[in-house]
Amino acid sequence: MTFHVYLLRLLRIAMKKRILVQDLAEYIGKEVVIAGWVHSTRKQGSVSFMLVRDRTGIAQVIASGHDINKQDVRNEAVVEVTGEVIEDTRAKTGVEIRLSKMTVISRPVKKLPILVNKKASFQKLELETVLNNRVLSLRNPKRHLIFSLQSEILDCFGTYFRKHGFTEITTPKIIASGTEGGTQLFSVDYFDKLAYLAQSPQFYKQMLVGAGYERVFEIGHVYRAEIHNTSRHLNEYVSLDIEMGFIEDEHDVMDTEEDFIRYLVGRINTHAARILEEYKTTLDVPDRIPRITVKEACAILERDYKKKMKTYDLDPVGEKLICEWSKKQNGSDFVFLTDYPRSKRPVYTMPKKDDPDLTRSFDLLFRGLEITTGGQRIHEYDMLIEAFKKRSLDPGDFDYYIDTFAYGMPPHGGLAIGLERITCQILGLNNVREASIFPRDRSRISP
RNA sequence: GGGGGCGUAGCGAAGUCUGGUUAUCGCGCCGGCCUGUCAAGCCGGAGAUCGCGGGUUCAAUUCCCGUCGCUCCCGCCA
Repeated sequence: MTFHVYLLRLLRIAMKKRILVQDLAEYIGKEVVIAGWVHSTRKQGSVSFMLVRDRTGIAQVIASGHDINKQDVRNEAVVEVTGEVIEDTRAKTGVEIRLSKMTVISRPVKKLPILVNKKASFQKLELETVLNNRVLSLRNPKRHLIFSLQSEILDCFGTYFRKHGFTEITTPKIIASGTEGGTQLFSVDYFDKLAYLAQSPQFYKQMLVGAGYERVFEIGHVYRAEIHNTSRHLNEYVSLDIEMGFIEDEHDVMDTEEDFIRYLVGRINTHAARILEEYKTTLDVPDRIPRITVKEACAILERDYKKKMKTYDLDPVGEKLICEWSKKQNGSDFVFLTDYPRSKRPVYTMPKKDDPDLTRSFDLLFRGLEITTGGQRIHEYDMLIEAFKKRSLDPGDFDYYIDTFAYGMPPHGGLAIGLERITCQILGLNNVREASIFPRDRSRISP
């Protein structure tokens, strides 16, 4: 070790370790180092105030004279502040730091295009501006929380299903053919072949149930090449998928989702109560989420809302109304719609024995928006081949999938939850794009 | 695939219908004052080829045509 390196090491040991803003109260009377972004500065004659924001909170730094001003500190500069922690009721958190030394680590070299600090909440921002300035817009503490909540949801999903015997899988997103006919696929140049981006992990998760894992889950991106431009659609989104074997029927799958939702709601209320508070919302779930058939739902719409549906399916307005009804009737923000007609569901959906025009399928609506589709799947080889033929699909094109059912397959079913949609609905956001960290829509592929 | 709305300063808007001074307001930005601010306050200042192209007119941000961009709704879906 050279003398030079040795000195540097000594210096580092002598340097105080950075502490987090949330822990400041534990250091009253002591000198500490904090680091973060300059949230705002306020000059008050010969006293200056500066708010410094790190990932855990915002701290007020007070300096006498022009200490803050003479360093030319701009909002959103990255600074390291050394000073004594003092108790003072005049500070919002009850503690503040009396500055003794400040280093500007990184200085903004451009004017800020948008506001980050508290003032931003009093200023309207177009969604386009929010997304064009994603890094800055996410620095805003309130907007920041959207993805803290999303992280919590992701953790809940993984934790819950792992705990219940599900194996986490990852399946390919570059595929040779689609699964659900209806939706459009993005094509990909794959060397000398044409390939597609997966619109769902559906076939793979069923295949892995058949591979003996019985219960699998996946958190993965899916791609929909539909030219839809609405506040609830994305062309790339994160699908929370599960598939489980040895079920009685689709109600086992709904039971599972219901139990997961209860777990999720409980966890969010304990771990993320602050986020709900910030968004002025609450979240609860009844012991039992009501289950009504699509047919019943249509009858309710006609009877109570004078709304006639053309087919046994709900349009977006119908979904909002039936949620309104469910809230009034059962006090539930959630409602399962079941027994969708076969024509409305993918080819692999299990038909009902007593009424083959209907399926063992369901949607879960949450506060007026569909957040889940699920159901029991066909597990009998001959029935599946028949189903493909009925849709004018050549079973031969799907050998790799259909063969799964040729060698012993248990009754099974599953579901998918749209991550951005559930995030959006929990927080009451206006547009699902706000719940996507870097959304991909009809026209946006950057940032 | 179909339908509606909007483009004015870094951000958010007014003005456009009914053409006519130097295009208005709030926030931000820059400078000054202020010893407890916290959406600070007060005073001063800079900043806009009114999305772009063409047409009508003595005169266009305003009217007409085209074009580009954004946004919302329906269909389809999570």
